[in-house]
Amino acid sequence: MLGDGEQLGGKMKFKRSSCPITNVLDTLGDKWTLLVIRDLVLGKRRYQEFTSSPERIASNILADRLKKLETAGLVTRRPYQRSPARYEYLLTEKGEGLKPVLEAIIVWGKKHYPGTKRFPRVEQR
Amino acid sequence: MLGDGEQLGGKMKFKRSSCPITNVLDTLGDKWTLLVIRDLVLGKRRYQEFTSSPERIASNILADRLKKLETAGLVTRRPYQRSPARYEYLLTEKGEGLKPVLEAIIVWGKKHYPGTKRFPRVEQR
DNA sequence: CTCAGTCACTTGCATTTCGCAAGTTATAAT
DNA sequence: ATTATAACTTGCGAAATGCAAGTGACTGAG
Repeated sequence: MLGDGEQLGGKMKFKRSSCPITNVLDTLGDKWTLLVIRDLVLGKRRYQEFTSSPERIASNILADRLKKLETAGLVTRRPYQRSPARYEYLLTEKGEGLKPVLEAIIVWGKKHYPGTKRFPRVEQR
Repeated sequence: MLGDGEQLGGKMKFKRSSCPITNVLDTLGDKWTLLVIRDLVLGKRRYQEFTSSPERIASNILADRLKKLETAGLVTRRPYQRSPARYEYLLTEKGEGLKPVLEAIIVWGKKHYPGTKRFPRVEQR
């Protein structure tokens, strides 16, 4: 018999367990990551767009989360100008796939936190 | 004009912003809380049922999360025997309302973490 | 009666992560 | 030359996490 996260080759496939929820939490389970994704869904792309959201994410946390999201394949970083080099961030298809999760959270959140309101899309440049 | 989370009385209504996602993350945004809820949805009720899940939550973290979930109104604690007093935990309706969120996470998780599998309900006592 | 066992926690402490402020680098604008 | 802007990075104190061990109130076996 094989235990959780184990397989024939002997290498662990999962960090904590083979539960899909657990594996999602291993990448999205904190107070900031999903907010960055929310901002991306709303159309934000650049550093100060993220840092100017009302939750006031610190720049080091933002840099860290964007890096991890890129590594996880949820976000791509691409230059939008040279000299000085400037980058913007976009959701991949995998990242876009989280929209139903955000929707479900918004539905529950609006019901149980009266006064909360879905944020509007940002106008594009 | 009033800023985010501010209102006429002068008392802040929200910790970080009026975004429903943000407020949900303020209670559920970490690596363990949603796993406890998953276990509750699967029918687990007692301490060692939670601690014996494959992710091996530490007992202090579990105690802390159950307390916070109770405070947040997602979980109720009730005695199932006296002498010695023993308690079990159940989801409230508010807590049950998170099922669609878990469903959406499972759908996305199973798609992007190959090999993960929804856990089965536990047999009841 | 004594002693091991069960259950629901609590405590101590080392490690990791977070959050705030400030600093850095490259370049354009004045 | 000086100031401004954008995208980060660095330092460091504070808070959260994880592990091991301990506690209290019993129950049941011998």
